[in-house]
Amino acid sequence: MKWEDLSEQQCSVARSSAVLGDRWSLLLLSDFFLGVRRFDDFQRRLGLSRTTLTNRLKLMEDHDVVKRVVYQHQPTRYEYRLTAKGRDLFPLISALLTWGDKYYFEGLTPPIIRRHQTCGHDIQPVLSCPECHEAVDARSMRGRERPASAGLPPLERGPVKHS
Amino acid sequence: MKWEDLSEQQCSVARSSAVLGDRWSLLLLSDFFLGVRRFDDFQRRLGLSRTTLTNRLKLMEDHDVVKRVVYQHQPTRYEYRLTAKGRDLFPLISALLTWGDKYYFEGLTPPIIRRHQTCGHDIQPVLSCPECHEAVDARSMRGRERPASAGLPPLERGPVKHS
DNA sequence: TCAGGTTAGTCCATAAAGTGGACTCAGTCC
DNA sequence: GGACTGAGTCCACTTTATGGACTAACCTGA
Repeated sequence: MKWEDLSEQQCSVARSSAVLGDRWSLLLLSDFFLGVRRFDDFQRRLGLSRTTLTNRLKLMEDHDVVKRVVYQHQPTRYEYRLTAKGRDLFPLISALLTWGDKYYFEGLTPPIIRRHQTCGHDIQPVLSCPECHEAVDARSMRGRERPASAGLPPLERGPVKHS
Repeated sequence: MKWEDLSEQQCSVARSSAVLGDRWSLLLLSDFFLGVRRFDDFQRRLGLSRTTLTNRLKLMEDHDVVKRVVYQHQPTRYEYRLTAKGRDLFPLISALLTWGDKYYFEGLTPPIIRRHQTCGHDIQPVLSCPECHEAVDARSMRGRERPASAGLPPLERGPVKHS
């Protein structure tokens, strides 16, 4: 299967992976949330090759996750900013941070401390149910295939039942 | 920078990326949460090469995200299961699903419907603050660098301030 | 007994992607 | 005019992934 074929699948994870599924995109995204905007800053901070950085940013731009905005004329220079779609990836990076902090800095102060501006507490956001407001984890959730309906092909990769 | 060097960084996102940063790991993980356990099932469902699948599973095993368990003797055969550490990646996959559903199935029924077993509602989990219980997004959170303390090297990649 | 099936892999030649370092372009500052 | 800045491009080279055939160890039915 080719790289870009992923974005043609009907699975949401597959389509997300088409943009984010490589060594650098998640780190890049994380740097965006930390306020980085410029080509050379990304390159210096992450230490990836300039070629790869160009390709990643282009891909993210194609998928409307980031946009280029002019920050200077003569010569015209662009910086990169997250779009609304890009900012909506925040829960992803948050999950990565929380997980990394738990398993790689167990008991220690994690490298980055996060504060909820609204209430002023230092926290790690948690996943919860919008209906009953309880915390959710893998075992309290169950996925099922969308009911078959005309026009929609069956899923290649639905849930699996065990006896 | 080399692949495995990522796991030596002190950034949680970098360390997580060392295990998850490629085209297949996220999809693989998602299949795990859907109940898939066997080598051939992963291979058939995802369509990745057997070699790559072997390498990915080995990497995840090395990082204690999955474990091999015997499910049959003579011949001894193993299947793969998530460890507790692996199950803790649920928020990550949930975030990916929610995001994909929002941007690639806008208004439509997403391919997989998720139910919160505890309360019985079909939902998409949301990220919230464990202190004030409000929903959080990128703009309501602010990261800061951990205070410098003896023995700890400064961060390579801390937050960036803008004027 | 023997052909065919099952399952989790390995092997290998080829193709695709990433790397590092030099180079470009347009303009500024001294 | 020479050095500097910042966002890239170019290219030879290395690292990874791919697809398809093949193996090992057993079971099943004829």
